[in-house]
Amino acid sequence: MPLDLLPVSAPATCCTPAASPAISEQDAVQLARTLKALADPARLRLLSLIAAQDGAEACVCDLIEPVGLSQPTVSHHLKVLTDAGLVTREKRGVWAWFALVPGALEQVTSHLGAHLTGRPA
Amino acid sequence: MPLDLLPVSAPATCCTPAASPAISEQDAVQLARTLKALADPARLRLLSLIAAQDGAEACVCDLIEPVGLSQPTVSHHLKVLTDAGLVTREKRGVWAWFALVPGALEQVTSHLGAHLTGRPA
DNA sequence: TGTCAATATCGACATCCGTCAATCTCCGCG
DNA sequence: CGCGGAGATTGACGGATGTCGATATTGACA
Repeated sequence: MPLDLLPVSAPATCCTPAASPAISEQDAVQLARTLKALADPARLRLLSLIAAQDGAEACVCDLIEPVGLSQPTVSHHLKVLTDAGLVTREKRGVWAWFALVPGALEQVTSHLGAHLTGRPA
Repeated sequence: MPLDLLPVSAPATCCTPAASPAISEQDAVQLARTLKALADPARLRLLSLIAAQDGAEACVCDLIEPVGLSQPTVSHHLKVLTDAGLVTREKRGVWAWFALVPGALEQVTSHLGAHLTGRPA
């Protein structure tokens, strides 16, 4: 049945111009790059394992067994996280220690909130 | 005979047990699934465009031109976002309106912070 | 009813991604 | 010096992903 008691409201309501500026193409690419580094179960667990260690740092030998992946795979994931600026790598003698970058995660979430939050008011 | 019993293991500070429990495998998979939906420039822009509209909702015709992708591709990305629970889809006449799911993004960031923050103290 | 416009779905394709085995590099130690 | 171990790099492979053109579907309207 012809509903919409509203006169002609429907046709005009589509394609309204944006009320506020959206995220830029560049910012979207950069933010997506960081999110891609986070968007993997193995890497989330690695970050969580590092965060769970005392001082928020851990050596690779602490991580291989808990995640249940081969050593090269763990090394690969840690490289991805390092390149994304989420962790730092420091060689101490024979061992490589990885530590969370303070504030890195907060920066991601703040960018997300800044661009993707529905109108707060 | 093997000899791990040697007390010399002390100087080797490597391989200390975790100080607190890490994220579970299941939670990691679920969180990664949502992050994967976010980890794409086109989808970030779509979310941002929707958020920028009045009422945090927009119809597809508002989104195709700004993102500069084909209509099927935009439709595909919107489906990914919908399946991830980040936006909702509502058909109004000929048009499909997509709206941000309130609190969905906050839930993601809160889970991130809960598991991946270095010891706050 | 038939046509048109807005979206969704399908099929195909190129690329990217996660994973492992094998190998290489580097460092400490005898 | 040479050995052994920690970890990074390489090569390969199967599966997932982003993109588009073509097509199907659905509602509005004459």
